[in-house]
Amino acid sequence: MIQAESEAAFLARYDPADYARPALTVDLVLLGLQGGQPAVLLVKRAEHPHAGRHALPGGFVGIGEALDDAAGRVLREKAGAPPAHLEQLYTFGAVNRDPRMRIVTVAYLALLTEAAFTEVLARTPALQPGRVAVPWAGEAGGPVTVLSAGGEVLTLAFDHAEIVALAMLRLRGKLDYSEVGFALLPDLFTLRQLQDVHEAILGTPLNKPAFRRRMLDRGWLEPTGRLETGTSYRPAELFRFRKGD
Amino acid sequence: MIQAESEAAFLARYDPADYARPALTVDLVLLGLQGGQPAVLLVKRAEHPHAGRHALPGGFVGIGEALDDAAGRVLREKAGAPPAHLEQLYTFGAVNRDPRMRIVTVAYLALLTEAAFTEVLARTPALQPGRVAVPWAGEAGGPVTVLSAGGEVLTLAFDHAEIVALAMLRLRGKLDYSEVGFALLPDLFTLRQLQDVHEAILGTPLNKPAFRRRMLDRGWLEPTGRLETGTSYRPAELFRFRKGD
DNA sequence: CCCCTTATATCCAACTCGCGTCTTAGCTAT
DNA sequence: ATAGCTAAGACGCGAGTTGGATATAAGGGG
Repeated sequence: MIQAESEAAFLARYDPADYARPALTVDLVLLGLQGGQPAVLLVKRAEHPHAGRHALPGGFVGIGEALDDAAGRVLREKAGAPPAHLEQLYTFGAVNRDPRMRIVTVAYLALLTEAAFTEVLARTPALQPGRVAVPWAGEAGGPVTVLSAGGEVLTLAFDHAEIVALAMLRLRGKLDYSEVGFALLPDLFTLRQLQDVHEAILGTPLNKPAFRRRMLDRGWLEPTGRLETGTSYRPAELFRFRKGD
Repeated sequence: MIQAESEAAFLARYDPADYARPALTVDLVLLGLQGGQPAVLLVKRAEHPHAGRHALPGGFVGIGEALDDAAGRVLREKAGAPPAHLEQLYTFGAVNRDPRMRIVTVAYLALLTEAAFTEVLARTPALQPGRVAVPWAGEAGGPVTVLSAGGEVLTLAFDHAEIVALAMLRLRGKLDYSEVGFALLPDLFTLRQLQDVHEAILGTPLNKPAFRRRMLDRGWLEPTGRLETGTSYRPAELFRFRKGD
């Protein structure tokens, strides 16, 4: 019911704080595979709040900067990572998610190949890897556990555990009907490598012939005729990802 | 490559404008069905920019207000609508999406039953309906056309046409594996009504026995034993939506 | 009581998917 | 050179799913 209100009522309701703006940031889930397991790149917070805890790399959105550009900048500045698959995940805006002040963050998912992941890790001491253990099957959703290299459970800062959980959920959901899976693989790859990626993300073994058929029928795979080298058994054919038609 | 930079370089790069905050709003795609066609509720802008054009209802996010709460408030204040299915869609943050100032908006999708849609429309003169014509098949995505009651094409303000297009894409994608379809139906409904909703959203006719089977196997439908009334032919059984197990 | 319309139930063919098995091909050890 | 190992790639079968046609049921209206 929309109706005019009296000036008195307007003033009684008026609170200057209502017109203060939340701060706006982007946070990145830098996801890759490490030894066949999903892993994220984290920064260890030096200062309060949540000092000592691990957090997702992020940064404020500039006043003249598009959200996607801000995410790309954080990817460059904080990770020195090559331009990778970058997609907006969700926007988190609970009032007390940051105790310092009201901060709304737009979460992005960035996918790195295993090579890029280890290279970024080696080159950037500020970043540490966190293995992501997903306790739920399929696309049930729910919390995930992030483990340090030593195997201890990491309690992430702010609501970042929730963000990582959503990233895993989204990735599982999109994996077999979209092209995201290829963002985790190098330019040339075998069907086995592709299947390994899918199994790592889905957390479940897949049937080999069925997986082959499905992937080949999708029309995403371009056979190169070349074979992998360095195997002590029959080498597999190398494929290239053919961008969506 | 992270490395220390000189103070001079820092100062050269420093721009106070970088620390200004974008304004943050929520915009709602209030979607319902009108005569078997998807339709959205729009406000006609009285002022510049985009004066005279139709826009999505929206509002600023209060400094002490969670995003979901802001969306719920806009739903109440601008539409007087009953609490409906409300889900975050995407955050739009292009730099020049609003010529007045930098505004980042979190778009929400709200689903109304046909009864709620017409009731809100009748009760709130500020809102006008816009038929949504989706020219692409399946989940291809792309622009949509919004038509006035008279059948003219409406050019929506800002990037709101893009937001509506994304809402339709999201809805089509989720329709048959999630429970969103029921948000467009009253408490009791027949299988034919459910199929009509799916066909309206998907924009394509569906096979009746296959649809029946799939829906009944999902376990979402609770038979009531009651029959619809007022038909001049065989009445269909009324079902109720049983919330997700 | 018959007819009209739409709901609901059956049935069948095409397709997909999981899964076991067979063949192929490179390397390695003898 | 050759047999044997391993994993790639191909084949085939049975179960389950889906599209689509058809038959039966049930209410109102003549």
